[in-house]
Amino acid sequence: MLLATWNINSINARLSHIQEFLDNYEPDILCMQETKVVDEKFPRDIFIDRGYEIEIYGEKSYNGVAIASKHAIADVARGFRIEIAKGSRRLISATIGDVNIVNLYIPNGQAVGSEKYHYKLEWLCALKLHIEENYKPHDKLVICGDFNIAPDDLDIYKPEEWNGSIMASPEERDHLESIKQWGFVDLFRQHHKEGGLFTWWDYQAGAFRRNAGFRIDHIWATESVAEHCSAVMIANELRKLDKPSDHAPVLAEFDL
DNA sequence: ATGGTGGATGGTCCA
Repeated sequence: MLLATWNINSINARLSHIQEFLDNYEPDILCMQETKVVDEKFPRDIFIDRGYEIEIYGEKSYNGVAIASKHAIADVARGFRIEIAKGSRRLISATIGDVNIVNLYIPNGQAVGSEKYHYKLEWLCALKLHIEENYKPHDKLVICGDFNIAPDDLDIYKPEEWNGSIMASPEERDHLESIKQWGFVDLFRQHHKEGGLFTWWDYQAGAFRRNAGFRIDHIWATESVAEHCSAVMIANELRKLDKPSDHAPVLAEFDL
């Protein structure tokens, strides 16, 4: 089973890239973030035409998440069970086969100390509660998406410059680590020990060309799923296309 | 160098 996560930065701006990705990789499951469209206007056809089911949770202009799957999607839930303030559409969960999937778009947080940063920390607390209340560490569970956090200095370009700034600040890293401690394995890190491997590069200042990136898109799994993960990769070539998303897809292969 | 890029939008906001 091949699972992918990709912040596409607007589904309508990325239709051709998504089709190219689906045709080249044929993932069983694709979790998308930043779809940026209301559900009634979501372009379902590119998925339906390729044999995917598609479940969506979107809003106008901002945020929005979706799960496409070649296998039946069950138990779809949108948002937190108890929605926190300013309930933007950043979480959709479902069961596919016997695996629970949670697709996340964690808030960016703008700058350390800002109002949006505090919202990011609140959101991470709500996410931890949501996981504790709905799952057990021995469940087959995958959480994936744009976490907007680089867990370690290995995950950022020029750590001496970026350590402590947004996406790499101690407080948000601690919040994410406490979620990991509940019972997750970072599947990419399980298979790749080296730094300099990123999933997001700023559009500005030739960041991709200089590999000035962050590893902020993740696929985490509980042990019972992680032990079946045989490979994880970042599909960098999608970032090289004309008018790309600023994120590259991350893929995990499972012998499930 | 106080910018630079990109998406949605139709003013700015967000990343």
